[in-house]
Amino acid sequence: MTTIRTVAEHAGVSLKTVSRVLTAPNTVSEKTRAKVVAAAEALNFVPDRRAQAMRSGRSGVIGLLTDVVASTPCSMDIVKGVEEALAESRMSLLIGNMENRSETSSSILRSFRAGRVEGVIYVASYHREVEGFEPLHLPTVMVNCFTRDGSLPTVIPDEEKGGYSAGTHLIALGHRKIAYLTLSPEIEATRLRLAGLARALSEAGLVVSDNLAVPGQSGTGSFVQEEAFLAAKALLSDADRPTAIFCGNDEMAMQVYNAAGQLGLAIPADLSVVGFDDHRLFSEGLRPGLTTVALPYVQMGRLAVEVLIGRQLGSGSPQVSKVDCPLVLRHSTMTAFASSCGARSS
Amino acid sequence: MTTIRTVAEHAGVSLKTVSRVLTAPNTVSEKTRAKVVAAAEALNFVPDRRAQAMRSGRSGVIGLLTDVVASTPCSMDIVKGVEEALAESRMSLLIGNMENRSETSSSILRSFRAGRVEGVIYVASYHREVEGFEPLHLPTVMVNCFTRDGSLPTVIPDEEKGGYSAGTHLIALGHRKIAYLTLSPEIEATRLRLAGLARALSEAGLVVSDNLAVPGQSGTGSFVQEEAFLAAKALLSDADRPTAIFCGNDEMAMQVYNAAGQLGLAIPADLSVVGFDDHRLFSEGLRPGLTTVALPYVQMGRLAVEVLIGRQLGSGSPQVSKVDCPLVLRHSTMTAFASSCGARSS
DNA sequence: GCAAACTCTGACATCAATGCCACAATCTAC
DNA sequence: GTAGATTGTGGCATTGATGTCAGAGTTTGC
Repeated sequence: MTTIRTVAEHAGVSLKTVSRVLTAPNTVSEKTRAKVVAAAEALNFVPDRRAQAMRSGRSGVIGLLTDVVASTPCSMDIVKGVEEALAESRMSLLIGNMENRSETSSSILRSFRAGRVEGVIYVASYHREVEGFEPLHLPTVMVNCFTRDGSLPTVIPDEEKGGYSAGTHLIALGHRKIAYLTLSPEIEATRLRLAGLARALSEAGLVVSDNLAVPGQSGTGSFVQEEAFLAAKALLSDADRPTAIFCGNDEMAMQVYNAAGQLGLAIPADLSVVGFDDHRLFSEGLRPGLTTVALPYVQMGRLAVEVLIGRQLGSGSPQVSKVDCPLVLRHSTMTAFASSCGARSS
Repeated sequence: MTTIRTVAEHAGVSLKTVSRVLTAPNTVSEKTRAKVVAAAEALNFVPDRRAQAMRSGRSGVIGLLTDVVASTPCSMDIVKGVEEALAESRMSLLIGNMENRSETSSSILRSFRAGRVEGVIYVASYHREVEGFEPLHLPTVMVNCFTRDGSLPTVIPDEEKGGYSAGTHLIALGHRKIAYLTLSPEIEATRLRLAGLARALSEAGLVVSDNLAVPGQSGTGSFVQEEAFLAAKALLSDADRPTAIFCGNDEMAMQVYNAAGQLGLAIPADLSVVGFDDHRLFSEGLRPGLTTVALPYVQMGRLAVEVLIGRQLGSGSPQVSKVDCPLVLRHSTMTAFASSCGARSS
């Protein structure tokens, strides 16, 4: 591999001059610079980042602590956003994959320290509280998760507003019997979206029923399709069935489609469905296309990098950044007139 | 950050001795080693990988050239496999995301060179030939893709055998009117799977019809759900419709489900469906569960690392590693008796 | 024409680690 | 008891780049 030394010999100048051309070109005379640049090009020279990093004390590496590789591929988009933003800043990523809990603290952190990472981005596969996270002695940003004490900068989706958007949309369509088929009741997203939905109902002067939320997932573990399907089927088999279902995620919406299909209910004529995530494979793949609340994962990843890198600048910036979750309209919702009146209309 | 020097002072030994404890512990006396280890622990010392890399001439970094981040999230599993295997070898990954073509050669390769990567793994989002890939002056392994001249070690799925497995399965169930709803006819996977399917038919003494393959995707661009749906619907609307459909991927299988549902055809009673990929979100999410040919992406990623790292050892190893694609049985296929005879049976 | 100011370039030390060589201390052998 | 082997430790140079400081070369001012 060619080094600065080879380039210097080739150009007939000293090491230092080549170094100057790389770091402060305007302090070198035009003639000398041209010689050096020509030599560098001829030798296909690229400076060694490790050496630069070592000397300058800045590694240009950010550690990404995550469990997303294992779980919903959708949230990989956060990593994508992080990677893109870092590449633009000419920095790179060291991935710490903590699929097996035991490794987390010791092995990965050791690897981060060995790489002299300048900061850490913690990415969770679903919006949740991270417990027992001992703060690293490094700038850290939490993405899609948060610590109890709220001491770290955090980037999360605005779930409450997402639930509110879904709610107002359905209410505007005339739906009064709305059910919220939830992910695990224990997770943050479920709580917040319910709050948003309830706010939409309240503002519309509607009663917030106790059985508004119906669990479609029991444990906090991985999502079980079968369980969601059965919950959806039970919900729709009721004589007093809802005319609209708001789902914890798009996979769940798919199970609602499955259940509706089995019960002979047409979507959206007999049943309106709203998903969450805007996981394209589902939202665009299902028929009719799924109206859903988007989780802007790529954007969140990019924002995390901005927060991490630009932290010293906008110290007055809010500690918690809530990213908007826009409602994406497709074809799974329609006016409740048909189903609520027992008669069909176009 | 603590360095080897601090540890040396703390332990009352020389720099070199600390270095020895790190790299060749058995050349240091038990007593001295204990002192050094104690000091290192007390100071929470982790050696700087950059410095180690620079001195030893080995960076311990592999470059991953890929377009998968952009496309089907399923193939992210290849990256996962690579990451896992590298972590086990205490190496790390430098991701080169080439979503926009223009960047590929210049910016990413420059970044790889700057990082002094020891090898490159090229990961494609779908099995295809890579054109105009100028060989890097580095050990390179192609995953899920290949070059025309076949000069590089390659890890690909055994598509032909996958098609064959799907074929023999359907034939064994008595199906004679089988259709292959393909991805773009231009891509490698389509050709090879068709060949496997045709081989299964031939071996069973059946005619390989000209209209066995039905395109469900026209261009080579991204998969369009709508297009696949319409193709499936057209195929199933025919009076002489097939009793079994083998699909280019699981998303396509979902569109077959959609089309079948709309036409009042029950799966698997009226129509057997086999997918490809074993993309869990679909294969487990669809009802009934989808019988599909698995693409062992994680395994392929791991294998790529083995091939790259262990290349000098097994120089006699095959240049092209074909990884088996096992058929995963679920509930979307059954005996053709019912549909082929026009009557239903259990 | 000479001093002062300025521009440009180079030698050397440095970042954090390791490889090579030397040397001191201990051990074995006769 | 001394030679020779063995073991353990330290000094110095080196990896590829950059910062500091000094000095060479050029220009400007009076």
